[in-house]
Amino acid sequence: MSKIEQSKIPSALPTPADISARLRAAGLRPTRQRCSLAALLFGQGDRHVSAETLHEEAVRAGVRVSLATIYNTLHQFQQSGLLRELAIEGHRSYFDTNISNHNHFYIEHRGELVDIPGDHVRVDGLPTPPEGMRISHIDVVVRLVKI
Amino acid sequence: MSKIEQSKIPSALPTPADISARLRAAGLRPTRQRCSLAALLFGQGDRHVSAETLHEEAVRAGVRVSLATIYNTLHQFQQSGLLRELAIEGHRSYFDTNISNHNHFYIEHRGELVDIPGDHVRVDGLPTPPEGMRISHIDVVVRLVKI
DNA sequence: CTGTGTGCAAACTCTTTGCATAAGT
DNA sequence: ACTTATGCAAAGAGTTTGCACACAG
Repeated sequence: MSKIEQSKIPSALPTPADISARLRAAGLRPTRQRCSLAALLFGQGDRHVSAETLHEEAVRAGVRVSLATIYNTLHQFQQSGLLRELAIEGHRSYFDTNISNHNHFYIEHRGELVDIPGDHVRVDGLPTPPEGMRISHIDVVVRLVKI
Repeated sequence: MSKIEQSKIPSALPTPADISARLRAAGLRPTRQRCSLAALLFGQGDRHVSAETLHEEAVRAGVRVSLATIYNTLHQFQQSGLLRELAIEGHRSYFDTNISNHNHFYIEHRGELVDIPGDHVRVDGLPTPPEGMRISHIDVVVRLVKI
């Protein structure tokens, strides 16, 4: 992996300008906190975070941000389509930085969430939705247990 | 629908004895509260309940039971395989009395959950699970929005 | 400057827990 | 009798809110 290759990877670390532009495009003012959080979220490939884990990470990274702002930001990002909220039972909300169609393993005894690699999962045989509604998204969660 | 037919429907209202037996088979002592809740849950076909809705229903039905007991009972029933907990994002837990393989519509703007009729949904192309784990169950949630 | 965003702490919701009482076997 | 279940109220987690201050445009 030469320097040249590195610089050409499409999802290389976004620059502060990239992040500002992305927030602005989503209709959000690029404040210090939002930029820092966006850098954490979108600078390292696909991620699953809860408010708690993102807050810890921000604090560890030296970003001064309150938990309330983490919650606000996660919901704003979700409503702007930058994040997707995941359907996992339990007390805590998870958000996924990968907003394309993909699915998850949920490792029950660890409470851990893992992307299903590849794009091979297909769902067939769905009935037509009830009158006046359309499918916005299909969540497939494959629950795993220890053998 | 003659009386004879009625009495022959396999999933007709379970008798108190049926319910006791079912609880006993699940390793649970058939107490008054558990029997009442089981009657509500399993006496009316497939249902989706939260602790709150089941509690309201019990109170309306004249069953004296505390919310703490509702929670205990729902979890005991789930661990005994009488109920399945549903994977819906959000603050509140839902339980399903239909423990066979089936899937759900989730009507986002109403927060409402509906069984997908029939047994036609198929999920293909799943990768093999990671080492040391097996698939316990696959949840498919089809999210619907108003057109 | 003006309006939006942020931090803090308090409020709120859903859920769990501890312990005395009640009920099942 | 002995054991397990229940009710109550209080505690606990996660999340949201209200308002004064700070920051971006």
